[in-house]
Amino acid sequence: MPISKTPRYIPSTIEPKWQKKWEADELYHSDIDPKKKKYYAMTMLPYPSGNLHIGHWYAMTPSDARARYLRMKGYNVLFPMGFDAFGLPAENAAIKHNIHPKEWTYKNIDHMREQMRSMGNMFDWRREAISSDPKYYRWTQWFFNQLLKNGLAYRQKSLVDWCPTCNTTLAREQVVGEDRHCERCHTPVIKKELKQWFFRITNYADELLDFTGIDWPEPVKILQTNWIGRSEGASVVFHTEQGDPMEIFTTRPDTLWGATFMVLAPEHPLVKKITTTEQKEKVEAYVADAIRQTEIQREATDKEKTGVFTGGYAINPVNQERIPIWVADYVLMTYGTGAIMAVPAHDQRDFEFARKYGLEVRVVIQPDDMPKLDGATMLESVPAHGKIVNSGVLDGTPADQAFGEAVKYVEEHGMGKGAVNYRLRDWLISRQRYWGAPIPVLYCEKCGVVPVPDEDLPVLLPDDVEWKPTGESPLKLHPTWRFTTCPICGGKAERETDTMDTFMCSSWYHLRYLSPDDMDAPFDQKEYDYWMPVDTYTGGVEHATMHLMYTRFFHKAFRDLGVVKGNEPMLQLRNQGQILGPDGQRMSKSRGNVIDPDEQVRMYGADTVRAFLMFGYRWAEGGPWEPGNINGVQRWLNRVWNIFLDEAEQGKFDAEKVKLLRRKLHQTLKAVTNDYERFEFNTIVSGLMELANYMQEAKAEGAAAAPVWKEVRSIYLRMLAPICPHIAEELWKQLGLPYSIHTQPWPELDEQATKEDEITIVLQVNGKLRDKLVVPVDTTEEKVKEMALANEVIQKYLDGAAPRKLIYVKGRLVNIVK
RNA sequence: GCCGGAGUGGCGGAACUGGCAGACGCGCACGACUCAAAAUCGUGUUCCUUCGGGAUUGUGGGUUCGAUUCCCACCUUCGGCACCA
Repeated sequence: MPISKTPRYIPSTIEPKWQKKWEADELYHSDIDPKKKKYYAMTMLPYPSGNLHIGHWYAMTPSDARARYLRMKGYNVLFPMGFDAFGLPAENAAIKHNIHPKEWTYKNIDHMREQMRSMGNMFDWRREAISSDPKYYRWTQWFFNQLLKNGLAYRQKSLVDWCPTCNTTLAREQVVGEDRHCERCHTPVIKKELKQWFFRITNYADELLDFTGIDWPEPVKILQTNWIGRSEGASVVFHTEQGDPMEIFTTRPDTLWGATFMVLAPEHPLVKKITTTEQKEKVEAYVADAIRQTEIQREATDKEKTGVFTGGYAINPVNQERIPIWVADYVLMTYGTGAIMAVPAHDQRDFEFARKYGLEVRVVIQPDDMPKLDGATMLESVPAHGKIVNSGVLDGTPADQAFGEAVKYVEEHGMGKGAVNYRLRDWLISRQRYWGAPIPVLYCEKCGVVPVPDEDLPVLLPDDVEWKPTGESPLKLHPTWRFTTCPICGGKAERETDTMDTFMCSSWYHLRYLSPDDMDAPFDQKEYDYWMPVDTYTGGVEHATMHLMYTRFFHKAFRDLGVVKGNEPMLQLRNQGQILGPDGQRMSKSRGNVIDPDEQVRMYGADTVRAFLMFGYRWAEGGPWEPGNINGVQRWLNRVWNIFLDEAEQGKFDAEKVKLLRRKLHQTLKAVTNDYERFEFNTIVSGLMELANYMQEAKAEGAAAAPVWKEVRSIYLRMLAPICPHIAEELWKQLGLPYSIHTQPWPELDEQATKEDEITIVLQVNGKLRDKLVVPVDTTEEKVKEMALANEVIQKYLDGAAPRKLIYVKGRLVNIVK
């Protein structure tokens, strides 16, 4: 090796320099250009927690590389960034450190913006959107108003999930785990009855199940589908003996004749009415106990079922039978109607309950492959699929028609109708917190609920608030802010003191990027028509049933209100995995396994960190941080630096060598291009490493002094540019090529150059590799087979036996079956 | 319990449509350079082996001339849901 005459590769001397120049030159500004095809690439915006962690880098770097690649491919690419800046941690910081949430948030944003700049991303910062800016949340409030005006927002008193630590209600999606804890602070939630604002996301349940036209990962679609939880069945109205209607939902209307009792949820309004005097004491005690128990206790699936008889009876509409009504906490008030018909022969829960309390078990379905069932002796419920029995007019209906026939029967006789039920609940958006977008509503003594007129928006958050540990929102404690006048009657009115769930803010940020300073509209129509929809959205799968569902709902609702167009906001979604600590655990301060990206950048430079995050993992999987693995990437970039800047070695680099070098070059280009489309970033880097190794050898043989080197360096650096923008720019400049590498087109593939002229044919005997044959590409099948049979090694394995069969796969192998 | 993802060398990971398993890198070993070390460069590196070979992609079966890839059953692990009628 010759001694290096050029300065060594020191990232810290080149990276900040180029970042400043790119910014000064407005290199990454994206503006409407009707001549070019647009590409809206978006990656999930961070919460300004204070510091960027390695996970942000992991999510953003490949997204940035791909955006850069698409730009070089000729697209007009929009790749914006912002901050999801409202939220609880700011208030916690306010209480803990006595700093105003606004101050804390904006200080963090300033810091994190600088951290992001150090990544060398191509964000167009002119388009930055910060959800806590009044110019932003003015429009969040405007969107709320439109939903309210159109009946998609409503206020209702209901039993809601309350986090006692965060002192606020939570959406159903924000309550997680078996113990039903708060997804943010992990405190088990409790139930509270409050009057709260909801959005009618359930109106869109069916449409949200339809994913046609969007390229989203299958697991995300399944997660959303399960979350929505659509079940088809029938709603059937039973009547109590007193004549009160008692509606139930069932997914098995074909088992109506097998209902031997009814069960009400403890909270069901009919409980009081039907309970007889004799049973009153027992029922009241049971209900009181059920309500006292936490949701966790009640909903434990392994708990033995309990319940009490109310003394009341209902009439089964299909056969006029008089069946007892029980109360039991295994029936939930929050699903269906809070009342069920129990068919113990064909439902395990009902079966257990019936056996425990000695209730009748009646078989109405006889599976063909089972001995004749007897309700009195059977040991468990039988999955209901088979011939209908004991069911009056339905008897003998084949299994596959039973459901339809039963619904028909019920409808014809006016007992009910086919119905669909969802697990999905309406979206609870009220939060009893300060640091959020105020719900723009007034309560007037005379006029009732009055939306703040659009032209009066934003309802500004007051800055002068105090945090007292009362658990009450600071907005409620503010001396004057709440009190105002009614825009309709001019009388006294009070402001809503709740703020909106921050998921409301993040449901539309992709629209605010279009025109973040727009004072007249939430977004500029021209910008919308050019850029929307989002072509690729990248981010974590943890948002599958929250943000990603809310933003789809939001889009569909506003499509119907004529505000946006198309059925979906984001055409393609890709999820990255998660980087774990070196111990294989989730990174957390308390575990002490956090990798600080700033430190990595100081040690290795941004380009190395970027390339390593793309190289070290399959992007969609993620995995543990392996200290030391990054060294390989650093060595590679060093080698690249030296290959291009060290003096060219002399040698006879003949036409054959040129051909082979060009072949490797264009084969790599082909693979790299393909891998961008597949989101397989690790093989992009490994391909470039492989090519660098090849180039290094070729250089030692004199390649760098040959004319072909011009093509090699131009293509190599352009392929490197999206991944390592700084070193690519620096080398590009040092080699005297025109600024900027990032405005160059993606290299053109010479398909002909990628072609091999010889191929290796694998020789197998009975599927086992025995030898290889190197032949010219155009060798005929006959010739290859002939050579295979004549091959010495093959002869040996054949051992004189005549081959029974010969498999030939063109260009790949010959398999000889003995 | 139900629904999804993932199981490949000491490690991170490759292998596109059923056709050379282990690309690329880490680590390790040896060598070159050096007074020496680091850095760099080179060689080797799945396991077993009687050196002929044999085994091998979580386990067991199946389909196939041929399976990391397709099918069935199971195990481990990560995530989601969980008395949803």
